[in-house]
Amino acid sequence: MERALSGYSFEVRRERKRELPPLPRVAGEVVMRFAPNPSGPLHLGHARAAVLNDAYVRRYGGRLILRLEDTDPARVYPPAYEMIHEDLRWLGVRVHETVVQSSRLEVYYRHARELIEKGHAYVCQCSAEEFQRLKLEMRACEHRSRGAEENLEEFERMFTEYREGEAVVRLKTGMDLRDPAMRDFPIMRISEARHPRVEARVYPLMNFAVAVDDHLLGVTHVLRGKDHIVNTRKQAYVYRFFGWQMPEFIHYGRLKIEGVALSTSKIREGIDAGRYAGWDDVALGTLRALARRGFRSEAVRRAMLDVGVKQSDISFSWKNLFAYNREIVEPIANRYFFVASPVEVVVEALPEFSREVRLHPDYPERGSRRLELKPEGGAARVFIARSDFERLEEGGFVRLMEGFNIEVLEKGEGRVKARFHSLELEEAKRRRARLIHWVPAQQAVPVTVLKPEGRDTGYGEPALRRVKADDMVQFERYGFARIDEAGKRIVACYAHP
RNA sequence: GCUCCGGUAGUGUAGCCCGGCCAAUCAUGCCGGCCUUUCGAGCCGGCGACUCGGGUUCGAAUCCCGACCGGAGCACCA
Repeated sequence: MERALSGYSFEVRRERKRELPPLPRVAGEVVMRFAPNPSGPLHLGHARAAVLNDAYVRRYGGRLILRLEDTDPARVYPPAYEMIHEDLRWLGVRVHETVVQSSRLEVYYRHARELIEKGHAYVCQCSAEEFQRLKLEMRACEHRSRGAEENLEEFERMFTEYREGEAVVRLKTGMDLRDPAMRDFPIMRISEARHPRVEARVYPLMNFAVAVDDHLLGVTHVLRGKDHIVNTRKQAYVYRFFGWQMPEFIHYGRLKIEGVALSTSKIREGIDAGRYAGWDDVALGTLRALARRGFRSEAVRRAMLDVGVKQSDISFSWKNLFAYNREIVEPIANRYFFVASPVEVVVEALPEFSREVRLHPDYPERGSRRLELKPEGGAARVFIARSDFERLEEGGFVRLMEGFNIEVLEKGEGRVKARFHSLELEEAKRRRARLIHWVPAQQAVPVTVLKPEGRDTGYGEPALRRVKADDMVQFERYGFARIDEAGKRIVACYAHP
């Protein structure tokens, strides 16, 4: 009884400790949004925004809006619209509503006109360089003092006459503001790049579209990275000019992720150049690459949840993700032997050997695999991993796991001659012998393991012929991997130790 | 340079708003032990931190000031 109670309070405490800090000023329904740019599929960096927004929405019983921000036609990658949906489904993020900004251009035009009419915005024909100079000198250009009527006409000419770069709409925030970035920043521009979804040439800039949408869609809380802090201040001007109430903003710090490629534009270049096989190349930090390696979305979610919403910058801990994934995958992954960079060992004086070994040590009901050797001319051939070969010494004693003990007679370059010693594990333990995994040479299955750093090739045990694509396995003393291609040759994607 | 943030164990995180219950949480890592067979899985146990210096206070990880360190933004991208 006492034990049960203490166990219970421990669980409760654990749960509470894992919770995110509450959202500020919650009144009524919580509406949040996840707003990626459809320039490619989602990666680990997006996962944080998606998971955290989703977690808060679930916690408060609110709604999550997926907003595809495709107002820069040059950066749109058409397949991304669908890929983002797939990735979110995989992540278990519940989207209540999807909006695509390119379908809402009229909304932005209407609001831009309204600001122009009210004298809060004007069409500016300065070049970017010219304006930058004026901005730093805190001087207004000639266009700033134009009347609303004339500005409206100029605005219409942006749709017909002006070319890209010839005119923008600027918000009249003030040319004497302390922060140069705030001074009359642009809200609409012309882009002549072809948009895959709409025919248009005038597009809103992010800070305008975001503010208008967040307000119109009823967003109550915006959770995003702190690289948007300046944008929040810009967006505050839009809210002020319209007389709208601002949502609550929470900015989390940068998440440094090492070891995988994340930049969508660089990945795209890499794919085009043939350096990556595709968006799910195991060297990438895309969610589809992680899924291909056998990472479960629950592990990714948990890693993101405990990274949290702190504003200080942090580095992503792969080890933590590995540990979370291992917890999920360990019970389901059957065990097999795989030797990387194989080296042949000839074992002399071996009697016929055959043994049934469990597919998983903790679950006998899952069945077994057979390890067997038929000596030819009194000797049998097995493969061991190069890394184990290197630690072998002549006269040494090792145990082939789940098999038997051998003595090393001769160690040549890439070849070992050994002699069968005994069958019993106890003998190996008594001698503190190393236990190494191995593969019978006769029916060895060629295996390639794709890893972020490269690939390992070698042989797997015969039972591997029975695995199916998408199975999660543990190659003993090597690591967890997902079977990518099954059959006579196996391709696996490495997850983690 | 200007503007704005942040600094808790090896790593990530809780606590900081509303000072005491914090010789500081949880996870991971590391070390040790266990396991009819993973020096690389699993189980059990242990180790390990409030950046520094002042101040306020009976009392500070928590409030204030400074230093140091780190980061973000300063696009007709998002």
